[in-house]
Amino acid sequence: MAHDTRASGEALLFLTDEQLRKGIEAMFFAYRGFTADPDRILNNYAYGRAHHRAVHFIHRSPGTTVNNLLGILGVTKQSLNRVLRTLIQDGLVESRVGTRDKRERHLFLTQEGAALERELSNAQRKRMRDAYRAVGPDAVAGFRKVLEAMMEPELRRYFKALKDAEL
Amino acid sequence: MAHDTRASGEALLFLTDEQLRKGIEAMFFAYRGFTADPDRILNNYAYGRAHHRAVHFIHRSPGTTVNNLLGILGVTKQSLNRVLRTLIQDGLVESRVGTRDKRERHLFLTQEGAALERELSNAQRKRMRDAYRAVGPDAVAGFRKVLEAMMEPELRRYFKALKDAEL
DNA sequence: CTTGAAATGTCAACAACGCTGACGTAATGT
DNA sequence: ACATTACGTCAGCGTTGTTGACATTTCAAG
Repeated sequence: MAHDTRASGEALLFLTDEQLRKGIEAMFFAYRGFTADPDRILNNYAYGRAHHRAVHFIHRSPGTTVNNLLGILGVTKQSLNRVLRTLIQDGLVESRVGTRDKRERHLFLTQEGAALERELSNAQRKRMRDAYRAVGPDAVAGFRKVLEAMMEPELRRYFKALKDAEL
Repeated sequence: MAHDTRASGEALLFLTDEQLRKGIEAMFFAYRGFTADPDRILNNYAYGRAHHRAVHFIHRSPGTTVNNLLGILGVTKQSLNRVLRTLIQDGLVESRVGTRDKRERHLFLTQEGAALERELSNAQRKRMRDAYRAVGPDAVAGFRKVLEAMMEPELRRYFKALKDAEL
């Protein structure tokens, strides 16, 4: 579009090693901000980031199975199970035996689990909202494009398949 | 709600809770891609992400002090020292006593350390470059704006103070 | 010059959260 | 009948974060 008029000169300055390195550092620092608020909250509950992720995706896809969650989170079942076990014992997550396939366990948030999810995502959304508001919709569109392009292809496919309506 | 997400027409559609949640998930998945390549490389060296971060910022600011690094990385000195010790023992990092202030230790990469840094950052830059190329400079500009807005104010100030020339 | 603070290093103990490997059970599919 | 799938669990280990305590060297200020 606008940038291919200037052929190979200044138009590619955003691809210099220096700019790429700044982008890498921006990701590093931004991710720290991204997790800062939930981390603070989780400290009050003796939970960690892994619990947050599990709660988030169970909220996002109620009734999801353990295997689904394993694929999304990209951890081993032993690692996920450790987290899931505490969440179930503490009454934040309910595990129901599947009806169609009784080997599967379908995961749901209890009221208590949903309350924690709300507390965490409210904090995280607030930071995201403030950032979005500060930069405007065009910048946000670019932000989303770059993030999608950075994902591993398999996760990108999963991500794009998520309908906004499912939220 | 405090934030009526469907308030004033389409102009604010990018601030809906659904869009914010998608942004959160995009950050999560993208960060996985962001670290995937270095993680694979580090496995061959018996080093981890913490080593990568230390090596990166020592390369970025040769002669930086331990205290500086502590502030940038946001970990305890015990945590950083464990990493630094192995890097020094393995001959990747050199620690020189300060001349002006002899309490300080100035950190430098050795040739071997610089080689590892290059291997890691080449891989990480390649992913970033491919993503940048796929979306174009306007999207990249937006990406950077949102990331900066998401940082903790202190780190944002540090980040913006870094001149591109220092790279 | 003494004294307090700063910069660093280190020891010990612990927690969160990844991993591998192995084993067991129940349910499903062929 | 038999292999496979989905799940749970035990045991052990590695990285990386934490707190708390303590020692050393150096600097800076009274």
